[in-house]
Amino acid sequence: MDKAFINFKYVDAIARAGSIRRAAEALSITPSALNRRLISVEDELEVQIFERLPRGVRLNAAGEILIQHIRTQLSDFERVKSQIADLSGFRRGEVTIACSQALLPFFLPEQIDRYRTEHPMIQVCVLPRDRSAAEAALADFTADLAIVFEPIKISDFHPIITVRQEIHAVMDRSHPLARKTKLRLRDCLEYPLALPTKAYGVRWLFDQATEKRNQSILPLLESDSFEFLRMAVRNTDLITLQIEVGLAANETKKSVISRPIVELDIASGLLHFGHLRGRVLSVAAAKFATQLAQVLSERYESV
Amino acid sequence: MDKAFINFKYVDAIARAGSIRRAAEALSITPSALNRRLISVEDELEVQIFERLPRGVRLNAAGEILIQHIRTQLSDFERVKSQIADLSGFRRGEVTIACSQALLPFFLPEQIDRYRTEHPMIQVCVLPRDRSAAEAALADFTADLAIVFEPIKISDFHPIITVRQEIHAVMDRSHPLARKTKLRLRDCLEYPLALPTKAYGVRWLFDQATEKRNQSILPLLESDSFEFLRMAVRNTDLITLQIEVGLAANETKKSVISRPIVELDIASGLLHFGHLRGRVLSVAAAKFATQLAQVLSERYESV
DNA sequence: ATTACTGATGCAAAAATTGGTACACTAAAC
DNA sequence: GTTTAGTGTACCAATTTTTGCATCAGTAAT
Repeated sequence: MDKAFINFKYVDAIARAGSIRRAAEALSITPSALNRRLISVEDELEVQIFERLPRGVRLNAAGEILIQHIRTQLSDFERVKSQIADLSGFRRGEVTIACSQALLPFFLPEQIDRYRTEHPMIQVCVLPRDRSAAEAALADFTADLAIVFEPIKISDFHPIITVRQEIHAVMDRSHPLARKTKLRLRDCLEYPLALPTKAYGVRWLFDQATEKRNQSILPLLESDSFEFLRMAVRNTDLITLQIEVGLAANETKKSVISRPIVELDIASGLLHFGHLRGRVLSVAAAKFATQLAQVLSERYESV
Repeated sequence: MDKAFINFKYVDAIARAGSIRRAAEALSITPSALNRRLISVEDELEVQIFERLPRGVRLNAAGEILIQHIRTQLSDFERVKSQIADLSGFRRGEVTIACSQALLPFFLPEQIDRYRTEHPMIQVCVLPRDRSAAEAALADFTADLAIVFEPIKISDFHPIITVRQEIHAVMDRSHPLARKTKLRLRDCLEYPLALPTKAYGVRWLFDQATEKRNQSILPLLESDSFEFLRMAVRNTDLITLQIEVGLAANETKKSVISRPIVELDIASGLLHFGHLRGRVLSVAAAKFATQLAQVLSERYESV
């Protein structure tokens, strides 16, 4: 185990756990030891970092400043290690990316596989996060990069590239609508719908489109899991929606297919790829970012 | 003693000393202990930081990257401590300033005194440095701020303010030239001169002025110490040169007085005040910088 | 050849850290 | 009210880590 910054890592763990005892468990040490580490840090700074509550601890103002520094710091050190490993010849490091569910089945596995063939020593970590959680992961340095669809607030988010995403209807290959190459929204509304919950961007665009027509459509099936929705439409007349990046590249042999919906009926959304503003990426993360940005710009219309 | 970053501080000390034994002495520990600390750091990074030479150690490529990070790091931590102390009510911290000798007798003592009445807890450190050494002190984070007269290379130097400095002749109050209020260069050349060595900006401007007239003037007395030169002219007909900022504000009761030389005869020089480019100053240093910049802009013509 | 300096290593003593336990305290559950 | 479950913290012995000392091996200048 890494001994550098051990105290800072402990403080970070306490801040994340919200309790010394829980943090101690996560770190596999006794609460008393961790407590003394914290007190020794506070003594050195001559300032309290956490306020002690009956149910745990919480960062105070000084702690907020410190934790921000600690996380910047730890991330910077990763970058330095990455740089050093880089000039030692063999590339090492790790990249963590927070992204919408839509990227999980096809896009990211393909890209990571391609990336790993060039940089086999690099460890890639994928965190599925909804729109707000992805930004939170960037903010607390849990993730280096994020790909989010239709984010709510985009403060502190530095976009590398933003691409437009058409909405597609996803259905069984034997579905009546499968014969058409392009669908109208009204075609879809004649069939039962299986949609993501309102937390997701696709659903939000769908609700906007139906509101505009003064139709309030309730889906027959709702789920947080895109994978479940994709599986649910098999062998039924259900229809679900998905953005381009979440579709398989080659559908000829799949049991589930997709058809684009004309843009007049339902607006296309924006997929944002970027990192925390002001953050300096490690060599590993920067290379991965470059690859993703290139692929996205090749495949989709960038704005 | 501060235990955080202890290993990084040790590495920094070794880098500065160029030898483990000498660094160990400076740190008041045994060379063996320090050596093992270094080895443990290198083991964690899985990279050598120093190349071992028969006469000591020297940073290798990886070490250069690391030492830069370490120094940024230590300086950042100072800034954070300063911020934390700031919101705790009582201000604490330290400011280190590298400056030309001319600032030592009057300007800096006055400014520091004023600064300390407002911020009594802040420790101020003054390092007299010639033009190149001042920039080196900024670069290796030894100093937060620098005031240099006519610097050679100004790369990585971020100027806060630059002011013009007239050259003055400094002499005993009974000197024949003391009757005049403004001097010509040829007046001065009729008397023996006591000048700084060629490393200093005033001397450089003087040499340029005399070269332009195809006169090569050799000073009777040369010294590295501005204070010595000022003392040397007392009760003699010697004349020395000094820039405005190095003169006493009120000369009426002094035994040594100064008279400006007309600008046509000897060009005025530039006094640069600034910090390392890209560096984020601590609260303490930033406040001091603001004060100095204000005073300089009030007293002298800024460019 | 000699001298003076360098970094590295083995070993015992010293110092720091840890785990276990008990205690005081508070919010929630009963 | 009382109980309960959870919290942070202090004390002490055991353990781990770090240190100082003496020594070795190597190199550059004398």
